[in-house]
Amino acid sequence: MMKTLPPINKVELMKRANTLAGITIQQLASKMHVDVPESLVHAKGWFGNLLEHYLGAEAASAAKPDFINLNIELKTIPIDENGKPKESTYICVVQLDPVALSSWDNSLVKHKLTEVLWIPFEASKTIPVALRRIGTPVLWKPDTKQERQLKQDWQELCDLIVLGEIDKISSTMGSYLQIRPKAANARSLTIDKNQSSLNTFTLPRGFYLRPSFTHSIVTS
DNA sequence: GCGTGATCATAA
DNA sequence: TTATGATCACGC
Repeated sequence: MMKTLPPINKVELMKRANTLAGITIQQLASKMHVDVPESLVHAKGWFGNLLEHYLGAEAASAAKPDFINLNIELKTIPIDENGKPKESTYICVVQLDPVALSSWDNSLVKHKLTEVLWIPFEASKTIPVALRRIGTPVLWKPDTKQERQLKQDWQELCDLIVLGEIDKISSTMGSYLQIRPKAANARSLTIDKNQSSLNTFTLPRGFYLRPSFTHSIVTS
């Protein structure tokens, strides 16, 4: 696939992002000289990766913001026929380590959400993938109220984990953030360092943003 | 397995 | 219809 150099600054990034507004996934794929998959069943992250290449994201699979120098994270957001996000948004892995969960200010979630470039796109099943249109990009930073709630959700969830009570966490907890499985399959295991006994394994999980929250971001 | 990119599929 | 729990792909 074609590669693009990283954007030098925020203006350059937004200039590139704005070239996407209104074009179809097919048009973007053609620019990048790649084929559009018929279905996303076996290509779930395909569109996100395509955008990373087009916009010049650097971090790849590292645990860093996509645009390292700008401290900006890139997120695609699938929009349904009613204009609402179709899916929750994955943020990052839940580190099952009391040290990593000791403070919001040092948390992966806070760092990932420092500043996010949202790229909305049509995701209705009735539209062939290639014909789905890309929307207007939204550059977002959490405002004071949003960060307060994110922190509260994070704290509530992490308190339970650090107490060794991860099994009490339900995906219904948290108003903006939630914790759900994030694994190859339901048999995946990772060590939970919050447990008093050594080598206690549990299902790997991730932090996600609820669609109701991302809806308020993308429509504002 | 871990962390990235996410969406799928079905129970409720 | 919606959200939870499960899953797909990739580099390392």
